[in-house]
Amino acid sequence: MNLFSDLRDLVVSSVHDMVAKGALPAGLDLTAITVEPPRDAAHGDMATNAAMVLAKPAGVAPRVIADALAIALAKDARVVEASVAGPGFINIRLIPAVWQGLVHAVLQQGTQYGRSNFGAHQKVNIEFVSANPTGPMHVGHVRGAVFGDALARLLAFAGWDVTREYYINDGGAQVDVLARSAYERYREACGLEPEIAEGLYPGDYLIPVGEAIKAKYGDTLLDKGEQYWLAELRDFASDMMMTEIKGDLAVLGVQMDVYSSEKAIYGTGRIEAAIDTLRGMGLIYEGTLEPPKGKAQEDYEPRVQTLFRSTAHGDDVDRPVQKSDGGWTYFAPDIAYHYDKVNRGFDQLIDILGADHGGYVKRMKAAVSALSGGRVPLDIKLIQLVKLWKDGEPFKMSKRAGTFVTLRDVVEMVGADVTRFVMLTRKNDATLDFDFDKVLEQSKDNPVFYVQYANARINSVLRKAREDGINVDDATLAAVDLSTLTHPAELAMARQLAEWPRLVDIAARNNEPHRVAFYLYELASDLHSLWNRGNDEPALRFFHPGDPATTTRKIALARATGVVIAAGLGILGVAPVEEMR
RNA sequence: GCACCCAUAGCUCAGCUGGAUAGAGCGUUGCCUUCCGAAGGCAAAGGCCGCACGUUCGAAUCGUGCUGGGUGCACCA
Repeated sequence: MNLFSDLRDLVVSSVHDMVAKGALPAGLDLTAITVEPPRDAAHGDMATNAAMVLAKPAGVAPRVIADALAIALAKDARVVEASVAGPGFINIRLIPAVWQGLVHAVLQQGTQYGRSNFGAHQKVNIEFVSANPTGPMHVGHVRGAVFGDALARLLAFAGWDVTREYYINDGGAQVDVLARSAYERYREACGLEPEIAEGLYPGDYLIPVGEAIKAKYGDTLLDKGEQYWLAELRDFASDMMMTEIKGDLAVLGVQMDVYSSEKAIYGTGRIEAAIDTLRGMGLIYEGTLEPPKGKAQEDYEPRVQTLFRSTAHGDDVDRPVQKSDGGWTYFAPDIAYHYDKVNRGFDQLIDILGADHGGYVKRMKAAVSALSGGRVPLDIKLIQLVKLWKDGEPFKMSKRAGTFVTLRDVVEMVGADVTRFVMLTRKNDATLDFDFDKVLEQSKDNPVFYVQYANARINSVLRKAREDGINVDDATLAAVDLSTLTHPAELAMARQLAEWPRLVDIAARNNEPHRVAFYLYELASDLHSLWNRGNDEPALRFFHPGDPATTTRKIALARATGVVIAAGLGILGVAPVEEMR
């Protein structure tokens, strides 16, 4: 049930009646008609722009349409008053029973309230994280991981059929570097001095890998050249790193559905097949690229390469799929991988990448557009940087020195729930400040705390009621008579709860989970406000000692608010706290 | 040189596929605890929505052109 679509249906059917009576011409486009709460609550509960939208195509003055429409709308049992205002808005005031009914609906549906079929079971694949298997996840990966997971939860809640996927970049030269780095740690484990040359990974996390290699191979690799062990240690080390990464994701509360390997694409003919498919479309050719502009490229030499004509699908220049040594570029297996995703029958693909991959967007979209015949849209969400702060100063980390902040460091310091919530308080394309001190602060400055505190207050009042012997089970509350719940402040709370399903759809449509975080903040603010009004007006308190009937009625509203907070936190992947400590 | 992203209150940011007088937190100023958790609430002050044209009944939102900031630009992944 969605109040807004119900009322929109009412407006649309009223318009149809006017058409039937000849007051409006037939064949009008009604899609632009909206029914929304007005920005200023003093205007009423709902407002529609129908008269203004229809005025021009109908050739009738907006006020004339609005006056007639308002009269028609006022006949509905749910409508107290429909009045025309401003340039032609129709403001609608609803009977309290509508809002009381909404509280009932929330309590009956629980955290399923707000779930919708907006996505119509379309199959969407969300590829995210996809960190190279060359080390543990660091803080730079966290935001993308949290965003991808929250987006997946959001789209699932809004009716999409979601698959979460991790693309393991285990096919490139960086895994050779990993293997060589691990080999030095292996020598170290055997009692030799490791020689960690420039360009190798210096991090301590490879020490256990070296020990594991020793445990498996003994000293048999010590006097062997690289050609004997490189391929084997590539697999060995990257497998260990993936185990590590999966553990990191688990700590964050992220569960992938599918892991795909780049390495596994090589040697299967799938790259060749994908490229041949493009070739069949006339999109592969041998050619020479212009030298790149901008910063000086002294080492540029014009050379003939195998190119993908991505410009035919919106890119700025054509892109090489083969290196000068004949090997595939990184792009080639990625084309094959995306072709595979298309062939697996997804209706929509979403890739979540770091903002530094911005230059990659157009070519990948071009490839998917070509390979799917334009059928499957690829949406690429770029995640901006996170700036770390500690003790009032930027918190630097150096990947080269191996001193980076790992995902586990962050979770250890502030917890997974706080990490997730804070990472979701900005839209993906804006940079985010993450202040280790502020995110743990217990004040309204900190949205995590503020929302959790609202939930704790709700639980507190439920607890008190139970101590008083009052039954406040959800089933009981859902059946409570709310017809005397009529105070404007309480109805305003219910109004905010009514926003939830609409917000879910808007957030899902725009792929913007941060809207959920902001909504929860507003909802918490309303709850705190109502709570404090109880100080001056005892009638507005939730708990009324010695008056079970009033208490259950008030607590029904509080519990409904708690239910929506829990549902919203669920989408963010954050556990609601019962009590503040 | 080209592409992408960003520009809203002193600061950090919301702003609903274009709607009425542009919102919140911090900071500033003034209030509210014999009362369900004051870790909170109420109120005031604070705005050429970067600039200029355009589309529209209506623009912070859409288009074009500027200005300022960030990122990326064959043979890495």
